[in-house]
Amino acid sequence: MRSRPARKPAKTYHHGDLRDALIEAALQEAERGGAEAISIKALAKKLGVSQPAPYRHFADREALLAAVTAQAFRQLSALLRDAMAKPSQQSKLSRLAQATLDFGLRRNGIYRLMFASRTVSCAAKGSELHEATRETFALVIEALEAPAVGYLRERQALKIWAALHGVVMLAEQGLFTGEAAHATREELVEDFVNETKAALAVAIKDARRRTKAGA
Amino acid sequence: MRSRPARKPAKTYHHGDLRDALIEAALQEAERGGAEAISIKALAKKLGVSQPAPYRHFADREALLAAVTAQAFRQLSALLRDAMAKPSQQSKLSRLAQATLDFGLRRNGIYRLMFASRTVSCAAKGSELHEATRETFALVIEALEAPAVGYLRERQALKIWAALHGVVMLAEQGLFTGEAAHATREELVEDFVNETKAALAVAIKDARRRTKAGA
DNA sequence: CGCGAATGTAATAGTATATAACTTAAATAG
DNA sequence: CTATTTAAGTTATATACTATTACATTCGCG
Repeated sequence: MRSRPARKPAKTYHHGDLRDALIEAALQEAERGGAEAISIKALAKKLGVSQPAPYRHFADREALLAAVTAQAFRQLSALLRDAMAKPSQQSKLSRLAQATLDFGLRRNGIYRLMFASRTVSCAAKGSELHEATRETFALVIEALEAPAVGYLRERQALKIWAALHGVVMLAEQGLFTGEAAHATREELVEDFVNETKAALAVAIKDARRRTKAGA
Repeated sequence: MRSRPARKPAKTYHHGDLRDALIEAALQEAERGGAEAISIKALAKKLGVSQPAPYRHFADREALLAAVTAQAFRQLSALLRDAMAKPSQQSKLSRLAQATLDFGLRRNGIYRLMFASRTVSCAAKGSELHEATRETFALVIEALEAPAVGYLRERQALKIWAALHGVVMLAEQGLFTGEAAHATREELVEDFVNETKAALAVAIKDARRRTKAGA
């Protein structure tokens, strides 16, 4: 994280913070148009540097996409943390779920960058991107507000996470406009939330009983 | 649908069936690499025609992608129909679900072409692609083996369809390798299938009761 | 101050989409 | 069965993007 002067100093040879500026600008482009809308050339022009300049900071387009995607995951994490933190009558899980849906629809270009490209699956294990995705998923687990009992909690987290993405995907495809329009996206998400809570309660009670019997 | 002679007639000026050949070849390319792997130029070369030749059949790349995606949906529909038709101890819904998962992972490039691009959401209402997607979704409804009661059936179809896509997406992202690996994708899908069946049974019974009470 | 590393530029090669103007072959009307 | 139209293909070309190479400038540190 280099620091860029708040006011651009007229015209310097060095940009000052090209790397971060590229990521930020790329996020803006991705907002509408997804990954395809990100063009190194266009970004360079927008930021007032020559076309090859970005290659000083990113080996190739893929590397830039990875950095942008990681940043997007951190933004989503921050959003979800906020949603979970704010006082509400809703459960944490419900707030996380609705916030995810909201993010997926409002910032769909970025959402697709995050979940619909192969960038994430290509991320190496210790990479910035990999860590960012793990952190987001950790928030899902946290939202369950359940104790760790074997892998039950992770399993339920996976299920609700999967379901959420499916809803966003289908909503974006326009499957909610037609004979299916009578179910709103928010309702469906709430259904999944409630099923998750129920399944979790049962599973944990069950596991506890088994533990006691074994002991 | 033009008919192409089974054996290519040596070397003709006209290809004979370039349109269909392009779609087929594009599907092969998409198999690994998704939509990005589809290059008009490369396809033309592969099929032995000049680069601009494809533009006689498709206005632009987007139009080709739409046609390819529609074809992919028809292939998926055929696959799901087969899965549902073959005798098995599993329920139709379970077979459809597992077949979808299998398709999504095995042919992930094509799957991403279908569900992770904006091609579908840009498809006009009466278009070939729009119809192809509707047909596939109709199979999901059929797999529920439930009577039409209001929009309950469509709602459950949406839910299981969304959940399935979520599982494919997360599996492809590598979220099943880690602390979450203890839940297999197939197990999760089966969970969703069972929840759908249960919810459907309850909802329909409930609706029937209400109808009787009202009559 | 001076020197090396970091960062930017100019020039250029390679590949992709797309269009325009022209050519060939097939279909159809007279 | 030719004449003309049209579908389908060609060459040439404009434009845009990725990426590399060789060179220029500035920053920071000893």
